[in-house]
Amino acid sequence: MPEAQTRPEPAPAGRSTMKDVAAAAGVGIKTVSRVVNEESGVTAGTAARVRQAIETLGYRRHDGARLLRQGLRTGSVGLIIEDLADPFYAALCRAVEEAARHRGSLLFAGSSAQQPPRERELALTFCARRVDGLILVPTGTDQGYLLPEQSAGTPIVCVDRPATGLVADTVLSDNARGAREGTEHLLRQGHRRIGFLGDCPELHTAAERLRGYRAALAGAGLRGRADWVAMGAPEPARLRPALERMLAGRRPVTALLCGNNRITVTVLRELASLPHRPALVGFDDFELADLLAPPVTVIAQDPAGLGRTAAELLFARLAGERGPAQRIELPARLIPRGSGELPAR
Amino acid sequence: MPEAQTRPEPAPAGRSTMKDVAAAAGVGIKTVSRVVNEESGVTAGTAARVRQAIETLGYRRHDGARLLRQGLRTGSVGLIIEDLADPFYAALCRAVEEAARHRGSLLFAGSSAQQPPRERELALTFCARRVDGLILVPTGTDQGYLLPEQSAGTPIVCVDRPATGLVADTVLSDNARGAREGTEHLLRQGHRRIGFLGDCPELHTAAERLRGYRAALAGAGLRGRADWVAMGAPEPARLRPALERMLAGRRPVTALLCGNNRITVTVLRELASLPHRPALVGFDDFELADLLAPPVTVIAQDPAGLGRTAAELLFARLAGERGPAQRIELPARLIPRGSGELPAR
DNA sequence: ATGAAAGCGCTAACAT
DNA sequence: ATGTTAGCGCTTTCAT
Repeated sequence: MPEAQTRPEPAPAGRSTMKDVAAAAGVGIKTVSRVVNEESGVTAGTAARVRQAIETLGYRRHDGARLLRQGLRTGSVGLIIEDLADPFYAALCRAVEEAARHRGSLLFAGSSAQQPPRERELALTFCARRVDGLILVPTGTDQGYLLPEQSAGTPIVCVDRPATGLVADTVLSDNARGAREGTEHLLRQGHRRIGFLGDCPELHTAAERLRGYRAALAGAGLRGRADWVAMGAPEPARLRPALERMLAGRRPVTALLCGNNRITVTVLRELASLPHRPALVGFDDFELADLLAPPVTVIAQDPAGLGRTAAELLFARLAGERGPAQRIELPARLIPRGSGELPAR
Repeated sequence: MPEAQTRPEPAPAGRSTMKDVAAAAGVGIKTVSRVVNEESGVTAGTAARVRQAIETLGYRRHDGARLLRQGLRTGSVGLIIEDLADPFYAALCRAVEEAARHRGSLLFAGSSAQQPPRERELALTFCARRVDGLILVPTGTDQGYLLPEQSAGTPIVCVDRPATGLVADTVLSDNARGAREGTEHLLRQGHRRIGFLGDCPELHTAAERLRGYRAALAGAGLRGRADWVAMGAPEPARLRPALERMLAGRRPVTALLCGNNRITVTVLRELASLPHRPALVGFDDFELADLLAPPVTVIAQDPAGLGRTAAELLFARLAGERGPAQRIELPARLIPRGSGELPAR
């Protein structure tokens, strides 16, 4: 009569251990271990008694202790991105989670918030918890602090940006090529004066995109002008005057390449009030880009692809892969939607 | 001369332990422990020798072992949301992370993907890792499986939706009130035929929002019509005909309340091609809502507030709070932007 | 100031 | 089929 007691004995506060279960079932601790881990060599009757005791006590195996004893993997990976709330990194994070789940791994996740000390603290704390591996969007200018962890056997994969002072598997978008194709697209529409609004040039992605922009201009035999380029933090206070400068004067730019999402959005807000809008291509896709007027042409990265690939590299290392550090670049592809197809008046 | 050797002895593969450090430094293991944990009672000279050995061996304390021995907290919390990549939940996640960080806790994060077995597996796995507490967006219809964990002392906080079969602290948006205010806003613009497109009525949030919508109509002395309401999965294939039905006929709706973000977006895509657009209020804010034409009026939730509040409740329990389970409802506020202020023609 | 021994909860390696 | 012992890496307790 399993339903006899309306409420199963309110389990005592605190966690019970295998010892408690063993005592309650009148068996040795190893028998409990066998039942819990579904090993063979336990009579049906004994197993039933043990299971009953487990139920009554609300026992749950302590995986921390188990892993310590087994000494191998902890079944967890650490992921450090800039910001868990950013849609781009959130998509990357989700892909890593999915890959980890398929390998039976849990995910420690953290945001570096673009602060190198936070990245470092998170990474080292994860290592102290003995994560099986680390996936990292490097923020600081030096990841050398991870060298000891790496030589101790913790595989590290960098994603979105390469590390400095550390040789590790790395997964990037092909930023230069993407920016180049975006710029070439504008050139094909007849634009000759194209501005580039980018993030801080210290960021690898920003520098690469600038490089791609310049390569496209050079490829078309054009010499860009210094005041068509504005690099720096994506603050409205900085972007507004930069934009005004590009659009003012006798020879304003007729098209813009925006170096990332935040810049694109800020620029769109500024542009909303203007009578004649320049053509615009944004780096990074974003939701509802197709619903704006005009719909926004973008160079789309594949955040989920970045995350998935990074996780695949990591688990390959955990599976014993020994080759030299890999560097994989994922294509960024142009999605024409309208804003990038506006002609040069 | 600390910079003498160009490269510090390449640390041996595998992790070294306190025992290794003790042997290398020629001291007892307890002395190493003292140095690592910055306890007093170690001569400067001894400490220096130990630190040297730590450096050379690339030693890092194993927090798993430490926590096992200490037996108290593991300094980690588990968070289970529907989808780490969803901007709403991503913002919630980030807020939880921030709160955890301030208390020295790490974050295990996972997506239930709206699959009850996944929610359950994640939750129980987190508990097996002995997270100090659990924050959960319930997906299944029964969270009773968590009762043993709860009585074993693991505090559980539900967020966004209440649990079933489990009494726990809960943080929600005031969905009914939000939907009511959104509807009343449309009524004030003169609308009398207002449609509601909601998610599956099994979802607590969807049901509450429907309730708020009906309350507003009733409050205005109106009897809504059954075919002005369409509840179900937010698939375009389902929404399109539902929308067509509401907008067709002799007495079409002149305004729409959309039950969540995905529905709003899908509806906006459908509406884009229409000559006469109904007024629209969406539940949930989203980026760029202000840049659409017309800008979209929404009832905005506070995902970060939900996450922060949930974390606060959790840490209060961990700090010893003993009172009955709390239920906190956070206001959802109307943000008029244009689409909800279109008059009833 | 320093260290030896016991034990956290569990499993591996042997008993019986 | 079942139990006993040792030990994972660390901290706690108690000697020295």
